[in-house]
Amino acid sequence: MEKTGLRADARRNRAKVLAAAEEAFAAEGLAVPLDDIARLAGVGAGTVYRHFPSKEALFQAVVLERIDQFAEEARALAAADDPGEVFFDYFVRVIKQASLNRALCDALTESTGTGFKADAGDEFRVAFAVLLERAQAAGAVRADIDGDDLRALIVGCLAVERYAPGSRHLVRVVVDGLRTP
Amino acid sequence: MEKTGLRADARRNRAKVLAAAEEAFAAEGLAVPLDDIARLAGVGAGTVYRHFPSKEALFQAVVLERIDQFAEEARALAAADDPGEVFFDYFVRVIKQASLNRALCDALTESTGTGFKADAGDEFRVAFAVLLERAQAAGAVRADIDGDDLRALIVGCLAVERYAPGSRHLVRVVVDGLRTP
DNA sequence: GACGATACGGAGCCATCGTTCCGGTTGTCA
DNA sequence: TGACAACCGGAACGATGGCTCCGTATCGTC
Repeated sequence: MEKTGLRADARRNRAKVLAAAEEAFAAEGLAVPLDDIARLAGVGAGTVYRHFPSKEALFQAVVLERIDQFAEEARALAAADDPGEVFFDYFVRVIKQASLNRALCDALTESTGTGFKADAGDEFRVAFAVLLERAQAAGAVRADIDGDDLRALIVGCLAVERYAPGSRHLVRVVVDGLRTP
Repeated sequence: MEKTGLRADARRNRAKVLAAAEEAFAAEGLAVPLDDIARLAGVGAGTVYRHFPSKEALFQAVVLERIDQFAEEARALAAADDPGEVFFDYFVRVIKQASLNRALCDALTESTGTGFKADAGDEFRVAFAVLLERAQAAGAVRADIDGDDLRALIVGCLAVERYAPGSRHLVRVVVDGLRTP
């Protein structure tokens, strides 16, 4: 995370860029102009490019960490009691968090692999799949669903949330649909 | 639809533009460059703008007709037997059709009103709401859902379909979630 | 045919945005 | 403190795409 071997001002600027990018991407998603991020960070566009080869790379730097947090959380729950409840709680929490953060939203939605699938996003998928399988084994979740399906359903829920913000009961429709019939 | 009082060549070009726009929007959605539509129609960009004040207006001209068809279909089913089955069949059909047509997809998804909400899109929403209410009255669909919720769920299903094309059983998750618990 | 109105095409304008370049500045180390 | 390398800001470039403008072509009518 903290790049060493940089000059002091460079290290400071890098941190400012990351903070600004986190805020701007969270608010407006990948669509935010890079110049806005630079202005928010109080640096020039050139400085951003000195630290990150492209806007996409900056985006990933900001977002991968967050997605890894999700994966970590999922791993921590992998041995918990009541796999059904754990699974649904986690599912709802991920959607809630992501719907508050356009960056996460865009990262999860982006299908045409920017590398999330092969990269750390993979850890998330695997960890989530474990929760799913445990919930299925416990008979709480229907069996005709796999990890990829789950990801697609998350994307769908995010679209719902974006279209009709704050309608909590719509996610419940999906959750109920996931229960064993 | 057919503008009268136009010169013969103008009428012909207008039709060519509409046909090209229908094809291009269906394939690539609102994102297709207007120049592509003009080229596909075999006319210049200026000609497109002589007939439609903006790209957005052309898009609506293409799409509203299609959405009206949906509304018409819904009205025709409003008195059918077995409201539950009718409702779910219709729901699935709309999603299937729209997922094959990026123009419909974008039109339904677009929340920041381009006028669809107030315009003919309203007829669709009303007609669909009638089917929903009948299905609810028959006890086939959960009661804590209204027409707007339904629209949001359609948007969600379209996102799922876009992310994981062809996974029919995911729509079934939503359908099952809509059934009376 | 000839002539005026109508319509056409596509070059060009303007705005946006990712990215690069370079003259000037600043940190670091002797 | 001096000097060099590292770094900075922001102007400029190139690509994209919506939209306009105007010289030219075509249509409809007499």
